[in-house]
Amino acid sequence: MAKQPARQSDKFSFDVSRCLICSARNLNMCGALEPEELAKLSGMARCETFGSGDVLFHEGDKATSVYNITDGAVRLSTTLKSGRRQVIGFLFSGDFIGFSDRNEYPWTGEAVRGAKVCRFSRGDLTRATQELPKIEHRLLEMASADISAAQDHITMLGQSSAAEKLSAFLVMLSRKAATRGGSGNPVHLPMTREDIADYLGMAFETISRCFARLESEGLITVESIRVIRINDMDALADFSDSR
Amino acid sequence: MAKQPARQSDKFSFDVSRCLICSARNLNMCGALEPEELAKLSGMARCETFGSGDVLFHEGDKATSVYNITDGAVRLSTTLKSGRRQVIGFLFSGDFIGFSDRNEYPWTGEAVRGAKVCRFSRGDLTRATQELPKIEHRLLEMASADISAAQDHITMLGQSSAAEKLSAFLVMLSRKAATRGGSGNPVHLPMTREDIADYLGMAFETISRCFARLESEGLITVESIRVIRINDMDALADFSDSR
DNA sequence: CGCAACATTGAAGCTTCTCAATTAAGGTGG
DNA sequence: CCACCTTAATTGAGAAGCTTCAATGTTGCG
Repeated sequence: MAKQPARQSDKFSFDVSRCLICSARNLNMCGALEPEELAKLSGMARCETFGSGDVLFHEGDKATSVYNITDGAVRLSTTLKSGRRQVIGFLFSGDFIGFSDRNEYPWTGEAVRGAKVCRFSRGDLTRATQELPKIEHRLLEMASADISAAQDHITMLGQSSAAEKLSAFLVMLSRKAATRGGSGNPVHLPMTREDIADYLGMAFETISRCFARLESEGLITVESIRVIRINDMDALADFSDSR
Repeated sequence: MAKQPARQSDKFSFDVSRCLICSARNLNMCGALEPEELAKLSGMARCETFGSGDVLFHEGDKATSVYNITDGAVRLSTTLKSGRRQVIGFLFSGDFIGFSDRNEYPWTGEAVRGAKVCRFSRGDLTRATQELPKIEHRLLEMASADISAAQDHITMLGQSSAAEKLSAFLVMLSRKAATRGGSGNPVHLPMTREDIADYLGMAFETISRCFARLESEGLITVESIRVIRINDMDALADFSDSR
């Protein structure tokens, strides 16, 4: 699924060229640093592998680590008292997890269908930023990109119909895949219909119906349950009406 | 409406004690700085006053400034191609506007019923952060708080019924008002029903009906069109089910 | 190969929206 | 200060879209 094989072992070596890349905007936390500075960061990372559905951390756990995804996909979600679940985001190779003003994780992180990550101690990262202010600058850029993404999510949830939301979701996944290399079409969906539904704030049955409707209108082709071909990217983006 | 009178003139003087406070979590960008550093920042600010409905900046304008609200309220919103509007947030005294990874403003900023702001040139702020890394650290904390707030907004939009959303909105406004001083009850609403509707992703008629319903259930009292008394804060927060 | 989880499809019901009419509030000019 | 006019808010009725519940089909893992 991921284009780039994970070159590092799951023990201690670390490929600094992939360290803390924020794929949303292709911001690389290490891009501004000198080689010896990179070495310092790489020594802090611990690489880990998770199987399908494995939990990286639970909502409410003490937030001791930040993560950089190197392969696979991770789902962030919160669960309300009533049991309803909101999926906050799906993170892929290159994405960063860790922005929060709270000392506990505000969401649960789970591997969607397996994932590899690099884990950094929050304390280590804090100490490193004191020596290397450039890191903080990068983090601020990445956080700003996160804010933009969250606000796009808000607009979609607030103003779009079910079919528009699903269209916007497919366009977003396609674009994100393209930034990781490749064409981004067809779109590969590692997550279930229920995951998508909880991301878009609707029932999973409605997801099915919207896939069928978009297909009947010729905008997409459901090549298999997890592979969606976008027949006309501009038309689909236009239909989604997401600015 | 604002508890603190704006002490600075609308020309050039600047009260550093109110500089760039992020009221969402009471993070003060200047808190970590020395007096002479504060002086540098204060010299960068230009204070401005806006009347009801006045536009601070338009979506798509070149983002040359960042703002700190010192009085009144500002509404941030985006408009889709179809004309639908999403209100991203309401900002009050102490709140900060400016996080974006784009060179253009991603939203329109308008004074709700009049507002006073301190404006900083983005370039000036960038230069200042190069000399004072502490500022960047504060900005990162503020951005993290922004991300948390956006994710709460997402969860509310995705998982809550109309009445739950309105309850959560009232609880949030009450808490924000309390951080600015005062009891936060009754809640004062500077914005229209349509503004609230576009923030919560529903029709403004539904806002009216939900106010009526919450009142009939005894949770609130609509003292006047813009003043809502929360009769039982815990019950309302519980009803809103927002974690 | 078989079972359990996931996905699709149908039908009925409910929440919310839309359209429309009425009432209330706010601002302006006399 | 009041009358008027415009904008905002409320309320009602009908329609639309989405959800829920249920049955069936599909996928994939052990």
